[in-house]
Amino acid sequence: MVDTVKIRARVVRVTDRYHHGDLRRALIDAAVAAVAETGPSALSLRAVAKRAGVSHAAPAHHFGDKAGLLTAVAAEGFDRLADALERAWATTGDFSAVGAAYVRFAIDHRAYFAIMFRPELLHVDDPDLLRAEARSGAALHRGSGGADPDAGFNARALAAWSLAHGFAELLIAGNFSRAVIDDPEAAFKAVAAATGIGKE
Amino acid sequence: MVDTVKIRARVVRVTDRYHHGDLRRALIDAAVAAVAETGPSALSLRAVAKRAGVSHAAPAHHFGDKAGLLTAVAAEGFDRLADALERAWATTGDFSAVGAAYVRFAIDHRAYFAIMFRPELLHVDDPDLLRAEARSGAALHRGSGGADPDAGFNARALAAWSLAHGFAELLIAGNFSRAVIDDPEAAFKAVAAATGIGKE
DNA sequence: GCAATAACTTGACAATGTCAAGACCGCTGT
DNA sequence: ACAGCGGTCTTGACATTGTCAAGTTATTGC
Repeated sequence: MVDTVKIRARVVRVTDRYHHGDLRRALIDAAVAAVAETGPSALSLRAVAKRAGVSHAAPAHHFGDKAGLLTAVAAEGFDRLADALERAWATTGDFSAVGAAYVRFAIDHRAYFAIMFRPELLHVDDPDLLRAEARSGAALHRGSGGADPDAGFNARALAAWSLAHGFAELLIAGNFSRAVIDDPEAAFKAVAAATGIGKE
Repeated sequence: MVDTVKIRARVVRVTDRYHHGDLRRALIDAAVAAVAETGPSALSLRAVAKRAGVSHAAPAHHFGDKAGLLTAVAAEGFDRLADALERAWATTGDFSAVGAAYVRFAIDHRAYFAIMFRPELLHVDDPDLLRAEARSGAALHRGSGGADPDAGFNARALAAWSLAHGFAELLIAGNFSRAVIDDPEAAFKAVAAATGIGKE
């Protein structure tokens, strides 16, 4: 795991094409594409391998096991989510926009989102995953207008996160009506407005 | 093993029903127990069958396929959730109590909750599932203090549902701190209070 | 009582995750 | 220049899984 990263660094530095080139990258992309098409539960390492044009055991070699591959996907997802949230906060300074960005991320990156909050599929103590999770959490917390995160817990930040996350999950799971599906960001802003979050 | 089955069958003949008695019930219970122990993704029909003391193909015979069994579990889960929400609303008339009941359900019935909102594992058009979902939705909506559910969408009801669901999901997925885990219902009520939901 | 039928079992098959052993390839030291 | 080394990937195998077709057994309707 740790040495994989090292190796990758060396390979990329020296040449752009080793045996495959950057198989790690290709496998992650293939996994994301496969999850997007068939859902996370139907994901097969062998299908991922075929998609990337390598042998059936190549993914396990790179990532240890299936959970290892999914962990890499989830970590990348949290990094992308953190990017999106930071961007939303920087440009608007408004919580409902940050929450809407959260919802948009879930829609635009369904495959990542379908993996990220499923601990039974992941190696939850993976350092890279933890780092990326922390980035996301910090970005969201910043956008929620809450303070003192360590004093037990911060009700406002938790409310913001719960609201955005619940909305996104329910939307993705197909529990919302047509009107919401057609313009999810507007719907979320209306929902956020129905609460006092981010107002004062 | 064969003897066990035979004995079981004979016992059941004495009591009430057919070969096994109520194998459907036993299989659902076995599935719930297995999911509670190993998570939904590691669930195996054969393990469920072994747990219930029947042959490996019995579950598929009863439920069609794996998704059929999980659909039955999910439907039962939605019915239980509806019961809990109705009870909370009847006794308190307060949204935050209904939301807290939602959260408590997720904790006390992890296995059900882990299945219920995962459409890729279910037969989403199953009539019994749809009926039970509708019951839950109605109960929650009633407890959210919202009105006219069909006028596009109801922001307040969506906010209530999103908040409770997001809180529950994040809690189960292990994203919350010690303080929240130790008293989830109190934490949720604090979170609900941080929003204006259910207030006026 | 006796077929008919529903409830299960048995046996098989393809697909899957994982592991051990090997083949391939570029790099390093001499 | 080149032999060996180490990392990348392949091959082959195995146990486990979901599902299906065919068989077996018990109950019910008549």
